[in-house]
Amino acid sequence: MNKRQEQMAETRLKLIQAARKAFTEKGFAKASMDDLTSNVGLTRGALYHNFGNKLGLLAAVVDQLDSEMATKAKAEGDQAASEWESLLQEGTAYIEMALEPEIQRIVLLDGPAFLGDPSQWPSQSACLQITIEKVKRLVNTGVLKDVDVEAVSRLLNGAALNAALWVAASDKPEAVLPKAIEAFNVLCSGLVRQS
Amino acid sequence: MNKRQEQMAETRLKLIQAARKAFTEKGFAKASMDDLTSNVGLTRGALYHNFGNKLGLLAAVVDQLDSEMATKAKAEGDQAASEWESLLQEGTAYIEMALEPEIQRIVLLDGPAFLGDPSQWPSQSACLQITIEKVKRLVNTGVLKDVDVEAVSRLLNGAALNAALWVAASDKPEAVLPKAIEAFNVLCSGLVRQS
DNA sequence: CTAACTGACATACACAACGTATGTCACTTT
DNA sequence: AAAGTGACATACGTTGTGTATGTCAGTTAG
Repeated sequence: MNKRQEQMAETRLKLIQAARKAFTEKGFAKASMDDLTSNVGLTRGALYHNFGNKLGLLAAVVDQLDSEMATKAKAEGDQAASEWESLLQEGTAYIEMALEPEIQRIVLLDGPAFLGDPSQWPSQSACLQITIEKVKRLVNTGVLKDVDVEAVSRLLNGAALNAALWVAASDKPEAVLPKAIEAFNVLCSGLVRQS
Repeated sequence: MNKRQEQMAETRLKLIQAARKAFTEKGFAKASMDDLTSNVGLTRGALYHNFGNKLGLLAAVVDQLDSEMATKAKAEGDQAASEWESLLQEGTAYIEMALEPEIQRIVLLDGPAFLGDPSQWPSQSACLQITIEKVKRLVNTGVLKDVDVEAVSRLLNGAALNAALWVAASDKPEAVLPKAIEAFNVLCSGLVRQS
């Protein structure tokens, strides 16, 4: 690794960190690139050189957050006793993660609005991929009905997302969260074969 | 009705119409107020006088679209044979409506991003209210399990929304749409009592 | 080892868009 | 009919993005 290359890698990290903070606090639209960059001792020159434009920076941030979510969801799911409970566990993890302001503001609200459908993102929405894999295995092993894998996965992800938005906006999130998780589990029960 | 009042009502309608078009085509962030207003022979003066600011106009547009959606969903639901089928029908209608670029861009993407959680909107998200009423009745009559009404309603709406985003972004929407609807129905089946 | 070069980033500038302060004229009110 | 109100236009200041140009550290060639 060159001296210049590692310098650049550090610059990218600093910018992404600053962007996560700024986008979370002000939202993508109102976050100023001048402020954001000067907070880490840089200027917009560095930003445009590394990410092309403001949207490029958002894409990089979303990519990082998305992969963080995917690994965490997978980790939580792997702790479950059965494959079926693993699916429920992943959904629960997704709902809980979506409570974090960073995830909610950047990945769930600004991401789709400014970058378009998540499945078109460069990261391909790692979260969705995880769910798809899980559902596919459950269908193949006969646990779930013979439904369209991608369709079901997307609906589940969408349901979890909306649940999280609800919980986060509510007066007392800790009281509402269990209701959301239970409702999610009930919906999932519709998927099991010969229920 | 005064001459001035009806003139103003017409102005508001013209601006909302122009905004629906501009927001759909360019997205809220990139839509120019100057262009938008001059397209209907006005200036930003009229806009700021009637709606306060750019977000105010978005709120008015969202409100209009949301109530249009709610009445349509209700109408479709009322044609179903049973209350249970009515719920499925409403969900289907919601998915299908969300395929329209206007709904998708303004209500589903830009709305939440710039105005926040839909349940906090002045319109209170009429669509969600419709679903809540329907679910409540089904729970009371014992058709559905004894789940939290609001939680389930929100998850269903969220699932339908995500389904629509998927269908709209796909290569051949007409092939994907039935899959989405079927998956939605399967999920709903998890709600019925003693399934 | 040094001179030329590349590229990461800063600086300076052009342009677009929002919001506000002020102006104007039709319409209402008394 | 004169005074007043308010719907909308016009003009201006500010902010923010994107781009073109500049600069210097670090790499590479002779």
